[in-house]
Amino acid sequence: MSEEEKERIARNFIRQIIIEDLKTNKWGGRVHTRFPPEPNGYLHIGHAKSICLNFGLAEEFGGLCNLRFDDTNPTKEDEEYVNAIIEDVRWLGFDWGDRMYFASDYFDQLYEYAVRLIKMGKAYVCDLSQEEIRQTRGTLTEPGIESPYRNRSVEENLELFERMRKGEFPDFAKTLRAKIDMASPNLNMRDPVIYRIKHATHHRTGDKWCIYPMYDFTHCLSDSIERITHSICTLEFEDHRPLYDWFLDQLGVYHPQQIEFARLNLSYTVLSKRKLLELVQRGIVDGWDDPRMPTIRGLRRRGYTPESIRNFAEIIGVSKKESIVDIAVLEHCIRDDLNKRAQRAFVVLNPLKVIIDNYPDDLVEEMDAINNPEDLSMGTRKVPFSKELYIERDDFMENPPKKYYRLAPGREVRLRYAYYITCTDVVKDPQTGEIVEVHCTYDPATRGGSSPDGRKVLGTIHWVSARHCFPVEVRLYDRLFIKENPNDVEEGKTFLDYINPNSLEIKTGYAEPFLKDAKPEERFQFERIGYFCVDSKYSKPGKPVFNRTVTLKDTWSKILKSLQESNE
RNA sequence: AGGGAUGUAGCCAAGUGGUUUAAGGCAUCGGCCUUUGGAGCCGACAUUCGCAGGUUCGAAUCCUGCCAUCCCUGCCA
Repeated sequence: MSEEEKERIARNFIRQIIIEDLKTNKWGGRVHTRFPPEPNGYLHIGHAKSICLNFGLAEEFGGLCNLRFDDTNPTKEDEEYVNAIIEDVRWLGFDWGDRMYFASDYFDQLYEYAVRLIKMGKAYVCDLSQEEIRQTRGTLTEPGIESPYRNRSVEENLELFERMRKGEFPDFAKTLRAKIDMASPNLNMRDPVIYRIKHATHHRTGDKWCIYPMYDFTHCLSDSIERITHSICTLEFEDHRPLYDWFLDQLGVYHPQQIEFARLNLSYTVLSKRKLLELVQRGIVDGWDDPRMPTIRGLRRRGYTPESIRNFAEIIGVSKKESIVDIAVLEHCIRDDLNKRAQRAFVVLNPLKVIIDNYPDDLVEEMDAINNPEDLSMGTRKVPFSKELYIERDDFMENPPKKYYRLAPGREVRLRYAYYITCTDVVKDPQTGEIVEVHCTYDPATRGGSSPDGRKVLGTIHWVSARHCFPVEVRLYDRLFIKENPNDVEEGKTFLDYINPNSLEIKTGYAEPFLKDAKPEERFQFERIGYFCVDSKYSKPGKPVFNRTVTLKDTWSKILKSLQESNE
């Protein structure tokens, strides 16, 4: 077996099924999947997992993947969502060619299938009300009661179903039900409704129909019509599989295989359309594309790349075990990607003025800075340097603890790509005692950041020239929830009780000049701080707003923490 | 009279009776290196696979029983 073939083996149970099917030629060598969203909301990272799975499998095995909208409920669905979903799947980097379908495209065919079921004596028109259907369904432990309309003649059913279609009955007056088994331990098999009356305008078929097929009936037949081989869905549909199979078997049509996997859960966030909608409606976030939202649009605005999301989907794996993936894995994926690609820049978020006493008052030097140490092909840039600078307040301490190797009285540090400086004096506000500026001297021999005598400095810090930098709005985002699993609520609470009140902090930073021209969606690493993306909503030409995608890993904060803990 | 699933480290997840003395990733902890305390590199991290029995020369993998968790009583998908 070659390395390549080994690589193809397993990795997850769905691949295993496909590899086996290919071996046995079950589908004539074909692999054909589909991503079937209902256009009733925006896509989130959980959908991304499914998208990557379905499109990825097709790609890997030389097959195809359709985009199909499961639009059988006109009162919930909308074209706005269709367009948003198309845009999001494209942005993730997937292509469905000319195979964008709508379940509503199949309404005529589906109607014919229903008629066939009636003719076979496998479906009937039921006059029971919603409440009566519920009451006769039985419970988890008791069988249901057969509908009094269950044994209508084929002719009567045909006529009634036709009249339902024509709009002769009001909403909810009648349903078409599959005649299966009211005593089945699987509730889905207790004569499920397959058509209901809804006098509603559909976003695609308009007012052509007033009866709409249910999911179970529609989905399997849509898969069949599109000649899907592997119909991949989430675990909660496992109980529906017997019904999926039943319709296809009764009708004797092409029969794909339904395979279920566990949906994604991510720590410190929620991934249900209902809860996400609630965050939007209550104004807790700034809309579906708020950078804190786990939606595709939110992640995009936050600065996540399609590649990082696809890589995430790949490394978390696919299984049938319900689990919560640590959001640190997602954060790792974006750091890993941006580390190799993002242009570096100097931005000071909490400025402290530094004056270099022995530096000429009016001199300005252009320092050469590497744009990306991980990719030298990205070149260098010039950063202006002068007598007065800003550094990060955290990078100076009057009484530093051990292991602190940044600036402190009498200490020498390197200003990255510039000079070594030594702190000579600290100026404080006489009222508050707050440090307002720090005086230093520089060593002219260390230009560029290295010394001819080879002496070492422990710390390297970033800086901006006070005269040349410009103020920028920087939005520091953090996790939306303070609880690892916000779905796990204590008595009397809701997931909203675990919102992180500090998930957004807006600051004004001082940025080096070239950042002024940054365009929406451009991503940067602010050295020693984190990765940032130009906001696509609030930025204006010449006035970029930066969203923090994720911080850089911060070893010092860990040392600090353990230092504090050992002091306690 | 319930049915359907799942249990491998803090979190994901390979493994499908014998080179497994249980891959890989995240996290964590050491060390090296470093003009980002970033990145990179090296190392540590399950005598054990929900539990208890059994089969076998040999079991995470097969059998039996038990336990835990999740899903199912929409004319939602």
